[in-house]
Amino acid sequence: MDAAEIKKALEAGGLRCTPQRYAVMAFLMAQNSHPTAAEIFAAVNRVDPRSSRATTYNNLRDLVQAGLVREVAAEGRAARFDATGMRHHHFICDRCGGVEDVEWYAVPKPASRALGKRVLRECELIFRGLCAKCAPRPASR
Amino acid sequence: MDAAEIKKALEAGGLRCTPQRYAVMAFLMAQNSHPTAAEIFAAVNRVDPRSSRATTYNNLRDLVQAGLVREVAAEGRAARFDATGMRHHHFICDRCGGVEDVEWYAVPKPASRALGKRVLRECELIFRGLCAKCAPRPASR
DNA sequence: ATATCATTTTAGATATATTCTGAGTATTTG
DNA sequence: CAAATACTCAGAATATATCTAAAATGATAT
Repeated sequence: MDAAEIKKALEAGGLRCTPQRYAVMAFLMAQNSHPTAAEIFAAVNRVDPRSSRATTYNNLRDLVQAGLVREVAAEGRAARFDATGMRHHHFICDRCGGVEDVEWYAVPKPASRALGKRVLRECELIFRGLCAKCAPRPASR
Repeated sequence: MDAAEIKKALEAGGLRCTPQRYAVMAFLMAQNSHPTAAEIFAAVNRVDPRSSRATTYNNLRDLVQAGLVREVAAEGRAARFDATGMRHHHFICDRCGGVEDVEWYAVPKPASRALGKRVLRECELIFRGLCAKCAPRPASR
């Protein structure tokens, strides 16, 4: 996705393409990790120090609402984000807490009985265990 | 699980069965929702006001480490907990943020190629959408 | 282009969640 | 019992996220 496409995607979501918003989106798309809001804030301001914390949070919220960004379900304290687009599951390391992507594959849906009146939008797998870095050594944190 | 079993489970995890720790564990087991640390703190102190916040957090950490309690991966601000034991998946409401259980069913594991050197311990599904309460009305938050 | 209006940004204050500190208490061990 | 260890406590400190009110920006209609 290039600049023009980002702009279109933003506007399709009913959002103006402001420099601050664009910067957040572009950073997330360039990233294959899952930055926290604080990291995004820092990264955006490193390039062109022009976004306040509130704006970063506002834009993240707006982008999530517009479906362009996903808030990753990780139980650590700080929320983590990634640009939607490529679907993937998530692997969370028991030891270091790192979040990594796992190649997407389809997952069977639950019995409609189990869902009841709920309306299902998407489902995602969370794997837990030890990441490649933490796996070999059984050691301390 | 009755009192004696809780005591055993705690000790098997290398933890003493203190009144505060027991209270946290017993409360979580009696619960089929997913309380936040603040709710657990309040509940424990409602019965017998004897646990400080720090102790509640410490005990939750210890219980998670011992594998008796699970920290639910929900992206809201406050961490949520449940007693392990019955396996289940989780449904998170887009609108109200509520976390509900979905009946457990086995999920296919990823290709070992996709996992690489990682060591898999467990995997869990996260469903997103609208809960029964939020589903009918398309309205505001 | 000028007025108007909604959207967005900002700095800092505030709210919320979690962890830390250092001292005290209980429990186990030798 | 004495000593070591585990645990708890209240409150302070930190981390994370949201709110506020004013100013800036961009869009739309004259």
